[in-house]
Amino acid sequence: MDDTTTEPTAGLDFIRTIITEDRVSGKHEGRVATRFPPEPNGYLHIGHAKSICLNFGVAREFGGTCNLRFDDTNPAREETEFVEAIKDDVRWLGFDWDNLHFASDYFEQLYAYGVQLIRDGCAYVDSLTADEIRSSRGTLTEPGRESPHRGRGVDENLEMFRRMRAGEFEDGAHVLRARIDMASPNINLRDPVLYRIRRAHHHRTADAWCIYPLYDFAHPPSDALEHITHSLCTLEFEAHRPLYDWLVNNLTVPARPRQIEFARLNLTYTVMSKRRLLELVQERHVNGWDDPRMPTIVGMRRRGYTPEAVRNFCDRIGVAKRENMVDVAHLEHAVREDLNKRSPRIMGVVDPLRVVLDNYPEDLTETFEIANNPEFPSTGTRRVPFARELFIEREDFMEDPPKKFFRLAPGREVRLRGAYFVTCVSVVKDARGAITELRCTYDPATRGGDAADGRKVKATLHWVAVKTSIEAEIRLYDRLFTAETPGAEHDYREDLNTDSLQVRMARLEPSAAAAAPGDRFQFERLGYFCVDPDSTDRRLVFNRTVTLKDSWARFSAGA
RNA sequence: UGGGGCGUGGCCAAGCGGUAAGGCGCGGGACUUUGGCUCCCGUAUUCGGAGGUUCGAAUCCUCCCGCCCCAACCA
Repeated sequence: MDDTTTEPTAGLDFIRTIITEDRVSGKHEGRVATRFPPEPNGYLHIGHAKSICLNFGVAREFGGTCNLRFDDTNPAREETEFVEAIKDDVRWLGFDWDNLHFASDYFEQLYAYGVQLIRDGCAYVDSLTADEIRSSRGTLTEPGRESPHRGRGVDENLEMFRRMRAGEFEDGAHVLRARIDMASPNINLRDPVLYRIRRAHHHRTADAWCIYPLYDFAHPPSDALEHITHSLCTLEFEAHRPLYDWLVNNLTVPARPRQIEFARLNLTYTVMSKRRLLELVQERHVNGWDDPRMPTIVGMRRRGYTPEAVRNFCDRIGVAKRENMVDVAHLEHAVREDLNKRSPRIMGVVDPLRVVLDNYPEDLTETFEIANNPEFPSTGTRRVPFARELFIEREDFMEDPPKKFFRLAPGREVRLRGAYFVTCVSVVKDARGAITELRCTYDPATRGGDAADGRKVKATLHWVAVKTSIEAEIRLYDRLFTAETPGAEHDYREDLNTDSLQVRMARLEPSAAAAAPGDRFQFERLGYFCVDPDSTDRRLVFNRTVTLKDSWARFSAGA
């Protein structure tokens, strides 16, 4: 509080620091306007979420605005399907744009800007082929060569550009180029191409145009037209900034936005490029863009992640300029933290092992009242039936347990959550020696789960009564890749986790029957699960969003 | 290689000349009808390296090293 007045930028990331300083100095009249500019050629992923949280977050924090602008300057790969999906994703994350724009809305204006550059001697129509342009661009160490058409007169350029638009030339026959400096050490300034002829159906302008501006040319004036103050983008555009500024300076634009670059998000065990995500979908390594294993917003949504968790994650990883590789554990932590607070608990057994209570009446069924969330009594209770035959988790029993195993074992007593203490008296096996059933006794004096004599027990197990349990399909997801950096040493496909999805038929307490797609639960001791839209009236399908932290699993795996 | 950027603990990340925040992870403990949650404690004598300036440097200067981006009519 006090320190924000004395040190207004303390603790802020470098972008918020710049914005704070700009407001203090009165730049842009103190306004803050950002934009999130996706290309509608794929689904948004967690990396985009970082950008969305930054752009919309900054606008929100500084009382500014944030537009959603589709960068649709390449009709060959952009589709309406993606624009709708992107809008959904932004809204799902909890943001709303002040204005919705498309770069294609500016095509007429951009064309006029092209004309202006020609008139000012700042651009020319080149008739070299793409290959010729490439080979004359020079290399990192050698300057480029000027095109023989670089000296075309203004009138001829104007006429050629008009005819390009009119469709009088073949695709690729000519391009509009900025006249900057073929010897610039910054390759992006060696007369970059501004417009190309490309007869392709555009998702919004249809066939109205056969010439399309390139990103480098379209973006700066688009920002300016929207009076964007801070144009935030990722590091790879850093070398383009001189071109950005050159255009803002040479065009008659209504504002002077500033481009600021930050480091994109990289996540361990995750692949983030659109190309790879597309391949995962097309090659059927996953079941679509919304496969819960995908780092896409739709995938995470289906997996059961909450927008709050994703936002908290983005806030916590921060924004800086250094390359980073964020541990997925950060994301999982954010998810658990949020889900722990909001998820009602239920019991479900994913790998059932039958338990028979020898001393429990054959046809008695009791009902226990169990808290939906012990940490929040206000969330109420539910009724869970209990009977002589139960299922417990197979891994909660060991015939010959190691020292640190606290769960059920021959002769050992444990608590069945909310019900009774039970003691294992014998193990039933089949002909091959596999355990098929446990015979136990229960202590009627521990009804509800507490022993009147103060006796303690080292473990509490989840359970389900055989006859009242319902069956459900459970999809257990693991990370999609086994390598921290997929593709670091060979094709990323070789790092695919062949066991990233396990489908199980589980037994759930009957209260789960009322669950509807999207509902989230904590299956006690197992993890957070949400109901998948694949669910039908006959069978519920649950996705495991994330496991609970499990120090026993960590210990036993390391032992 | 020319240009542009970046190097603070295992992973993020503050720090902006006054003697290394915080989070994640990890280790230990308390509590516990989830081996969950929560709560404590611990986890960089040191900031890519070497010099220099200074009473004092992660912060300033010099040189060196490493990593990333740019040679699409992609964004």
